[in-house]
Amino acid sequence: MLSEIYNPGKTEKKIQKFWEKEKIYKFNPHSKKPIYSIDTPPPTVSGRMHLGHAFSYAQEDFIARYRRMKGEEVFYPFGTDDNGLATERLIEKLKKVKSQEMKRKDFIKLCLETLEEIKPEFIKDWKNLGMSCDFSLFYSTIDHRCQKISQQSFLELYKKNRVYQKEAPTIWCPLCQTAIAQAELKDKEFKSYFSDLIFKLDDPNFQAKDLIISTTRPELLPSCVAIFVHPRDERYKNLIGKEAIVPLFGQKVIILKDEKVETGKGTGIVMCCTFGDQTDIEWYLAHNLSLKISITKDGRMNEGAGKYQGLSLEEARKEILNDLKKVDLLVKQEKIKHTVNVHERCETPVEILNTKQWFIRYLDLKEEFLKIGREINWYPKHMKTRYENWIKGLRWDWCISRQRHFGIPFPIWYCGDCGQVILAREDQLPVDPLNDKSKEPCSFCESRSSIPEKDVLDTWATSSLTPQIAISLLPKTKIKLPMNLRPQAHDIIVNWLFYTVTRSYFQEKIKPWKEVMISGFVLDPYGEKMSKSKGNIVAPQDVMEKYGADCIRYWASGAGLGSDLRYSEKEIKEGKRLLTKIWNVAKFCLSHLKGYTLVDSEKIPSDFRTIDRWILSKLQKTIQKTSEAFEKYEYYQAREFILKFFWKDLADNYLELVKYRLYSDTRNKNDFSLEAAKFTLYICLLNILKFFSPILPHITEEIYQNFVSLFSKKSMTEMSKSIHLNDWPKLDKKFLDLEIEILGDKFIKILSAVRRYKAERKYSLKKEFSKVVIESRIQTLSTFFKDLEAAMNVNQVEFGRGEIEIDEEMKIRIYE
RNA sequence: GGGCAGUUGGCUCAGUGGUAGAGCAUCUCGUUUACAUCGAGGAGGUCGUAGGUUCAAAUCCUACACUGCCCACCA
Repeated sequence: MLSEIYNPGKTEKKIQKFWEKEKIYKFNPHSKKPIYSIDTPPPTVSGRMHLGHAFSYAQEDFIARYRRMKGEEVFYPFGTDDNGLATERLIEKLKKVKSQEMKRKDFIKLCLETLEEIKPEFIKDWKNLGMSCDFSLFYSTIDHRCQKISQQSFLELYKKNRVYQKEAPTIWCPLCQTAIAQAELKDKEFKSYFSDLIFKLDDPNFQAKDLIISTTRPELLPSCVAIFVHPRDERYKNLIGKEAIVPLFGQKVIILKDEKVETGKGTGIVMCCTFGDQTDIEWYLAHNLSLKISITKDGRMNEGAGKYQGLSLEEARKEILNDLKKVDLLVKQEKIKHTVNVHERCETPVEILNTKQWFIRYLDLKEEFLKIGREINWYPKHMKTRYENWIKGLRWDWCISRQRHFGIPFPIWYCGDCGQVILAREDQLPVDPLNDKSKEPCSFCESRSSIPEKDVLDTWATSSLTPQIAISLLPKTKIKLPMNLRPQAHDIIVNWLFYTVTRSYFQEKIKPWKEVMISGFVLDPYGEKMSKSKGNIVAPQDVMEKYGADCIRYWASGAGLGSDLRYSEKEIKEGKRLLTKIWNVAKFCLSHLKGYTLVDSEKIPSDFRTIDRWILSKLQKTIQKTSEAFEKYEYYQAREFILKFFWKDLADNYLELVKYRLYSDTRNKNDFSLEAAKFTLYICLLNILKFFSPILPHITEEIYQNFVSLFSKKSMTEMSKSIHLNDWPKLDKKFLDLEIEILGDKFIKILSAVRRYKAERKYSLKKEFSKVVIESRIQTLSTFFKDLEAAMNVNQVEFGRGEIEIDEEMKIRIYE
């Protein structure tokens, strides 16, 4: 029997143990059921699960659980992302080491060992949340399997001529000292000065006229290689082709015309430096300008900057402005705020440097990627637009080399004699060229001497292969691309989602998944982003400790698909209230179902009262609407339908109306249709448990186990050992009856009217009335008279003349 | 500057052509053998603004305003 009060803390742990022991969520590769495969996002192992995780993982779990009950074999592996800066820092902190001072191989080994230690604790949060993944299907993005798959894919792309190495302008983070990709950029606002500088013309005839150029980056003056004006700008037309002298540094630069110049910006004259921004690169390439780099890889001025060499960029900026002032070449300074591209991880403004990097060539495939985007079903639909906008705005090939120490190594060497690239052999993967020797001589000059590539792969180059990695977890490739579902949040559409599409395209020219489900973000109660600096972070562990996982899941089900959700303890408490309600309803039902002999599911009691048929029809409607909502990933809608049925129709109305029958003396059970009442209760409770089970997996399991134990094994053929292995409620047309439903709703109106009458007069609901008269042409309402008498303590209900209007066709009159 | 989303009762949000909804908060009443972690009932909105389409608009169209997000610009 169920305890008096539900205790989530104790029960949830017990239930989770039960699931684990019974392997409820184990994927069965031999199943005959259709497979539903999920490309689960691997969380980064950098700390613990945060609220945003709890939010979006709960949402994908609703779907996984619904699909499982719908009769699909759910392939739902779990991985962790431990390849990258976040993990590197974590391990350094935990083990008090410096990765740079270690051999890469040893550091990776230390990572793998440390991760082995801390992983169970990390994953526990996901288990505590009630995730129904098959945790035995597990990967880590730095493990041998992933290294091998990642390197294999690189070799494949190399052979397909899709990767290339090139010395080119690259986005560079001077703090992390590595190249990064366009997708790793972020905006940040800085205070700065917009300074007007004087460039003298190198022409005796124009001696008097100075050029005034506005810039925010005077420290790039040594890199200035040209000056641009708009071809139709009348003010400067005569300057085109002349040369100007860069202040302080003295180099002569030519004045050119280009359509990209905005005449209204600054003075309409712009200097081109290698490189300040994207436009500089374009001009550099289009006008075949020379290259003058004056910045080092660690963000200082180099020898090209003359006396400023060694200064940081900021120091140099200050110094140069000072010196310009001294020689009267600084005309004006305006304080401004402007946004600058920074590295998303460290928020350092990025620079553009000419470096040698590996790229995946894909700018020529924009159309193909857009096409794949159109082949995928997006939930919600408008998220596709973000994907498309990103692709349309892409300007760089994917730079996949990182000058970092920790990561998956490139599986290549360079020939010591001729410099030719030597590829690793498939059978030696995963390989670390820093430790392993090439098994092949140089294919060009047959030299045996080789120099290892030191760079590592961008972490996205591995995590973009999660579908392939997930599939590889099964011994035989039973699952093929496209997988069914990629669930993820909208912030990583431009990297994780997009990159995964590109890899799947390169490999098989198909979409990686049939559908994607995009979740929103978690905000604090005031709609602000949660962040450590604001101190408004809520730890899901604390919430689970206090209220239980079902409550946090309830909260997570409260956001429409794709929309952000504010955290609010009120909603968590609402979840707690729901749990209590479910518990009490179950207690009530079970106490009356004790000793009930389950009839053959085909044999229905013959003594139904109209109210039974009414609630059973409502149930069918709810099955229909709820299933439709879940099919569209609209778990929030589904929850609303379930709540309405459970709380309003069932608990508030039906249970109140059926009580008198259940409590009746068994001697007159024929009068009270006891069989039908119990049958209805049985059906409703079982379906309520099924309805709530995707969202509230723990409490529904606990009640289900008690429910099942009421019945003898023999009558239980249709029931599984867990609520989560049950079939999702199926529409039973024989219980669907629109007329009965309308009739029942009419009756509920009468019931409410009697309740209102009592409330208005401040009577107790129990107060006895001698008679209620109903004026209506609907004769069949009489089938509810007995229910109304019992529920409202009325001695007699009959048809007659009414006085209180209920609707166009009904009036009632009450005799106290 | 471009794109996307949103603007509905005090608060948080459902509702995509047919008489405005829920939860919370508020007010009144009520311990009835599932539940006071409750139940019953009430009050509260001209659905951002302005036009238009329609017999009918919160819902469709156009423009605008405001908020949020993404992207671009960042000389």
